[in-house]
Amino acid sequence: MMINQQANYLGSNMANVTLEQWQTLLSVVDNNGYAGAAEIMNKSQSSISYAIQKLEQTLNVRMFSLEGRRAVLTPAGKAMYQQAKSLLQASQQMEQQATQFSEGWEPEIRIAMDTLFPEWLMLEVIQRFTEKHPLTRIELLETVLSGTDEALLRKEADLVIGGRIPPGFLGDPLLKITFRAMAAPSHPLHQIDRPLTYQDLRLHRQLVVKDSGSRDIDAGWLGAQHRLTLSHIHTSIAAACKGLGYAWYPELKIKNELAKEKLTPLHLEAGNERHVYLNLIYTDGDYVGPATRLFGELLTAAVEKTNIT
Amino acid sequence: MMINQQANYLGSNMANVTLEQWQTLLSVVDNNGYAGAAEIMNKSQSSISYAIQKLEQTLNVRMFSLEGRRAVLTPAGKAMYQQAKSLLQASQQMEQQATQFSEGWEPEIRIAMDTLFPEWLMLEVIQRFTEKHPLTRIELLETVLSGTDEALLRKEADLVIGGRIPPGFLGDPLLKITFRAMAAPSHPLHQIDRPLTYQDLRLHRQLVVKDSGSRDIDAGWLGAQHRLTLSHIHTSIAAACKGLGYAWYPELKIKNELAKEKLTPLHLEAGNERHVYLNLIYTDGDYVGPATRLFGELLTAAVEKTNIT
DNA sequence: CCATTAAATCTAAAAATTAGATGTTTTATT
DNA sequence: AATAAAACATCTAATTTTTAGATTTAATGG
Repeated sequence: MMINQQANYLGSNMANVTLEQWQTLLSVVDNNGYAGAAEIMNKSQSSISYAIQKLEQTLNVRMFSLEGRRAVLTPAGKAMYQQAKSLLQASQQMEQQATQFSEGWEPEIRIAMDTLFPEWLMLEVIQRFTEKHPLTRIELLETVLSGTDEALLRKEADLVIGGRIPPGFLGDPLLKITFRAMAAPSHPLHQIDRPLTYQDLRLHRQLVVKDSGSRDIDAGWLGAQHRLTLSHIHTSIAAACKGLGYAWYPELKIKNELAKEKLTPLHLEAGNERHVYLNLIYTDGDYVGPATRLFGELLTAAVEKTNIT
Repeated sequence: MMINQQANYLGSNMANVTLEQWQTLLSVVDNNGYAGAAEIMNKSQSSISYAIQKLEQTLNVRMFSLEGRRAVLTPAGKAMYQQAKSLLQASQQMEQQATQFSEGWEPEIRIAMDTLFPEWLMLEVIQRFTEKHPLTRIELLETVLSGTDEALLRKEADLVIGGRIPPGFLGDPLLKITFRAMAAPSHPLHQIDRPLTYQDLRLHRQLVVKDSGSRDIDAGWLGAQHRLTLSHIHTSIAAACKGLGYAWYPELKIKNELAKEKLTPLHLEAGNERHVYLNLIYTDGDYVGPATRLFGELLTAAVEKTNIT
């Protein structure tokens, strides 16, 4: 015969007091006595009495003491009352969430976001979403162009923000990303007192982010004499702020640096701006879960609000 | 007939799923299936089956789906599993606390502390205490001499740290508070290149804390020409650091300022130090609750450790 | 194809909870 | 002081819920 070796955290560890007993404790307190609790809970007074007695016996703690003919909380009872309240709240929240599940709400939504998309905006949306739905988990995947396609094809995300819409998927235009050539104010290119030409740019070091969405922009700009290739846009921005070179940046991604004038746009003779369009793509076109849909709507709303201002 | 107007947060608000049902969900997951759960929970397999079915019906959410002949969590089930875990943990913690209550543990301890006692030390002790007993509430009352007596006599605190032991109470010596005359390094008194006399002190502004324990110290020091009376020792310390005057401070209360050399002790010809003894007094001498006693012991230990270093 | 494992279903039995009647103590009324 | 009313406790029988055990269904492995 084998002794059970399985994971086991039960035994004395098990819950002995039921939620209903805690609920009864609360009701008695909040409705001034057993009778009130009985009425509210649609039970007989004796049921209440029984429940409280059992609670007290199980825990070996007096919750109420009779002062005159009223039952009042003991100090221990007061402490338990407080906690029971939050325990019941938690239980209720769980059941609410379950209700949402039963209505098709997803337990988790997975979002793939091209790195071109401004993360501060994404974080804002996530915050707004979690305010309403704190229990719905969110997974955020930052992708580069190729990865964005993969996320779609392999269904690694429910919602994808990307530049390309692979065949067979439907996407809505979400955001026009405007690229501008930027450099630190101290950069030599900013000292030239006339509109710059591509020739001017060629004479200076360009910062390029490896394998990112900016790649297709670079395509036309192979001429820069020096290049510094960096792995992540944040590194690149830091480098540009230090004056290490100029780079084409999505305007919205460097909102902060623009505001603090750590980076300022270069004035070109022509072609000041280049654009990429990001789309919002639902992976599962035929049926989109309500959480995913809500997130998509919040995202769209947030983007529109930003475009106006 | 009267319609019930009483506070009522029940109805659809009530808990429908019992803790035991959540526990069953957990057990099934952690013991690879219904059979394992049944064994661990000392129930029949059909009981487990029944419990899960009822859970799923009540919430209208499938927790398990049969993959082959094994029950595996659905995504929603996974989410509920996580939450059930913490719900049960909370319930367990409550019951543990109840056990403590049943063993005489106090739901709350109230501590009155003379402001002379170094609060950083008190906070350290509170931290240590709450690590072990996070659910025991602590009320900390900062008192001045007269208030300390009141706290004792009116039983407003279970544990009192004060300089005086009122008749009828028993106290243990806890800590010798050493007062030193202090001033900012820039203060004129620090520029005098010889041991100072009381005459020297008299020529400068003394900072005095109103109605605090320092009062009996001041008794002998009425000679200071100028005085700045402040309501709280923190204000006084801030004032002293700015060079507004000198003051007698309990060494331990200004540990930080000494370390950062914002305040340095003045060298007196004689009477460099003055002392006050603080005592640890249990309000209810005959029966001290275990939480109060533990706190007292932690306090004593912490003080002793400090005295050594 | 058969033995085995895992879960679902059915039924009777056991356990827990409930209501209703009654008892006890305290407070309010006259 | 007597009486009524309010609030909780206790008792008992009825009801409801939960459980075990047997049986069934479905899937896996040899």
